[in-house]
Amino acid sequence: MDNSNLHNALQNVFLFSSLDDHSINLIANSATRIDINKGELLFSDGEDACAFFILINGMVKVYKLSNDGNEQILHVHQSGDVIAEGAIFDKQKYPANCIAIQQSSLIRIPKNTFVEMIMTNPSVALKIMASYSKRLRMFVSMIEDFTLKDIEQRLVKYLLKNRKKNGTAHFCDLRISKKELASLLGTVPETLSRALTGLKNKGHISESDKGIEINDLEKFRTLL
Amino acid sequence: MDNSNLHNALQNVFLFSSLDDHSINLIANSATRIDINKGELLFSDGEDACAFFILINGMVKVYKLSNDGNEQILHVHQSGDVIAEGAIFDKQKYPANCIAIQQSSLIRIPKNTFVEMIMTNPSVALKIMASYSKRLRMFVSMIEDFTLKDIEQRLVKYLLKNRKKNGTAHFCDLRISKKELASLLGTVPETLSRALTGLKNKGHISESDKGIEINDLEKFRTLL
DNA sequence: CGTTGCGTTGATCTCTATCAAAAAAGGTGG
DNA sequence: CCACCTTTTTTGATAGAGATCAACGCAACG
Repeated sequence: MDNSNLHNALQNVFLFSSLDDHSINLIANSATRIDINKGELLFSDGEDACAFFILINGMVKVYKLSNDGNEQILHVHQSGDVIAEGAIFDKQKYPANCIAIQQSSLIRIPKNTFVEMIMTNPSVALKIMASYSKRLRMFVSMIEDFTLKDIEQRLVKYLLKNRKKNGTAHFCDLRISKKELASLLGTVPETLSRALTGLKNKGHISESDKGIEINDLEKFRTLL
Repeated sequence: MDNSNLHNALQNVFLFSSLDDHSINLIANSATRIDINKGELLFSDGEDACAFFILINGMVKVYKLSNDGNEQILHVHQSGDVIAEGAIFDKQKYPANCIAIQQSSLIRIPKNTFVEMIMTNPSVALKIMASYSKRLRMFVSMIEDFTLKDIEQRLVKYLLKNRKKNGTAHFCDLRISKKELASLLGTVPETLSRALTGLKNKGHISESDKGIEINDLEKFRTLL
């Protein structure tokens, strides 16, 4: 991707949508494009955080590992998401690992460039803060789920949040593997599998190759 | 507290330490002082977030409640802490409850005043972002703990983080009740109590009226 | 086709919540 | 300072949710 392409890509990022051409160019000049294959690491826990990223296309997961190798996914990012923006303002270490779960393209923006940008563009500061707020809320919600809800409730919540209306039906095509969904929900594949068959047996959902269908949305909501 | 006292109090808050007198006055004019007793609510989950707070003295806890009344503490705040700053930039609802666990004094700063302040003082924006970063990290760490660590490990981590050196000894005086510590660690008082006696029986800690002493710091660290 | 990873199912085990009750620690008012 | 009441903390016994271990079907893929 040459510099003019980078410029175009940056213009389409919500975070920068209020910037003028000149400012975009400043970023474009120090930004670089990164392409990684499925399974490749973008950054790892504890590594120096001298840049953050914007995901152009593909999918990456952000996750922690325990001493004995268990994985907890914090977030699965998709096109348009800003990644690791939280890492660049206090300590300069990434707080988790990030790996591509699909072939992905990202824009890498160095910390310094961005801090300068904020000093001269308060509107960018407000946007990044809105993005922080959103992520804080998400984490609060995860903590709530992990300590106050059981697996079935977490699964129901996920299905409700990720459903798409298809005519009159409500479908949820898990864009990620069940193994990864299990990790995102704070459990293991076996338990997730049992939770799914539980919901199927109670008639709440049906699974096909198209995804998971919620049979009666109103009744489904009451499970939360 | 009259306006000049408020002015003085604000000057001592890290968040505003880089502001000139004029800017501090702007905030002081719209800020108000709040005094609440132990057990009194500061704000509640879902309530409109039109202000954030700075804790001058006392102690408050931020927590979520489940449908069946169980509590999960997200944070126990102490003097100097900025509270609910995350709530004012995207949706305008507080994402959790906040109640005083001691008689407390706070400064209440309306959202609008603060957003204006940021538009004209980028350095405040950077500080608030550093504060966001720190909180994001804290939540990531909590999620990690709840999904990848058992109660004993969480307790050990808490004791290590909150210890104070007293001569050659390492003490941790839980500033909060064990009931609240249990909720902070994502468990119940009974389980916390057992975890503590477990550590005592293994000789890792000893408890007195002065607090909890870590007997051998090096060995203690290996429990994590 | 064998191999490799994912998903499901079954059996078992472990950690933690829950329930119940006693013990300890604070107040409060006389 | 003491008797009384309330709240916190501890201890014991039990139950339950979910992790782990093991095995098998299945699809993808070299």
